[in-house]
Amino acid sequence: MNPISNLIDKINNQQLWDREIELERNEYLKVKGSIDTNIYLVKSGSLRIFVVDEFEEHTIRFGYKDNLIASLDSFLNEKPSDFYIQALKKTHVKVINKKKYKSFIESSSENKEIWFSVLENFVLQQMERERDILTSSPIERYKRVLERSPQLFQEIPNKYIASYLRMTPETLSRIKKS
Amino acid sequence: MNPISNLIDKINNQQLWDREIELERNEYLKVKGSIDTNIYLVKSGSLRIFVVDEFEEHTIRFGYKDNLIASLDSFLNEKPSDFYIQALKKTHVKVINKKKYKSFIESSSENKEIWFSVLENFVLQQMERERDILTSSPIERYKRVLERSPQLFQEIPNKYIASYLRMTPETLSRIKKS
DNA sequence: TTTATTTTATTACAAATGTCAATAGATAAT
DNA sequence: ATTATCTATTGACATTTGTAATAAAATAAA
Repeated sequence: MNPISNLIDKINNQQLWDREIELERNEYLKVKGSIDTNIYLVKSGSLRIFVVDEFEEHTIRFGYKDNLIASLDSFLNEKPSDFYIQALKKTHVKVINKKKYKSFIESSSENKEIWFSVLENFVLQQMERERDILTSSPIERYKRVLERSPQLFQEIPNKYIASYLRMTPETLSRIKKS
Repeated sequence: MNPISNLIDKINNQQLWDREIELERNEYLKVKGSIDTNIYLVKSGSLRIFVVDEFEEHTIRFGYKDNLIASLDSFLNEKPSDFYIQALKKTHVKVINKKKYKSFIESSSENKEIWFSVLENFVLQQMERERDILTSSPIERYKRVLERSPQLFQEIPNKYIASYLRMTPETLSRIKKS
């Protein structure tokens, strides 16, 4: 069993979620400049995390059913971050705040270990992501991500996938045709 | 004091480094397909970590004096990884293997905390790195990295910096002129 | 120090992706 | 169900970055 599902199960069992938030399509859960030290569990719908550089958006990550998402930099260092988190359709998330989360983590060495595994997992994911983005050819970038995350192409509109893949929607459209 | 220097100091004080390795210019410390669960401390010289995609190299990270470097994916999951680590000039590194490192980490909760901070630190660095690479304009990519790591441009030949910045040496050359 | 070799910088050219605009299609709202 | 809005596709064109060849510079060797 992977550490993330494990973590979610334990938080569920101990009923540690604070509350549920309902987001309308396009609504923001977090915007640039804010501090957000919550962790969210997506119950339904989908979200994306993105940053803006000089009027251009770069999608960093998506979240859908049963995924944990957070503004991880803000969560870790408790400072404002540049990330936006936006719902792509009507979305429900559950919330746990950092204080509660930390006390959960510190309540047992097993929990500590789980959180450690989750972080390690994230590091490995980020290393893969780095390679995805570095790949020069748009076709190869597409193939890499399609192979690892095929479900993504069913859940998420192409324009956001294009942004995630570091290309324009036009280029993605042309790749899919060929 | 940052967690990485802290970690290095403690390993120094406890004299846990196994041995020193001397590398000639262009020599490899690790190649694709190998398992390497060591952590290295650079004593002198410089190295780069890179991957190869279809005959193209992508530089992921540099190491120079007093930096820790590792094939982190291989270190974490103890599997072979695609990374190469190569000396860019005559280089000396000290080595600690994972087993010894783990027992060091587990010998006190303070050490555990330090390692945790180092990992968190790495996550934050990787998130910055992701933004660096995503930035569309080569000029902006250059500026971002120049601002955060000016010393890099003194230590490392341009062709590797170009690779790190996801552009050709020609493009980097054009940017520096303007 | 001089020569040879390797590395880096520059230039002209080609190729690829982005931009813009128009159309078709899909999804959401009324 | 109908309308309105948002998304995907396609084509023409411009821009930018990469490629390849050459020149210059730096480094290593003699």
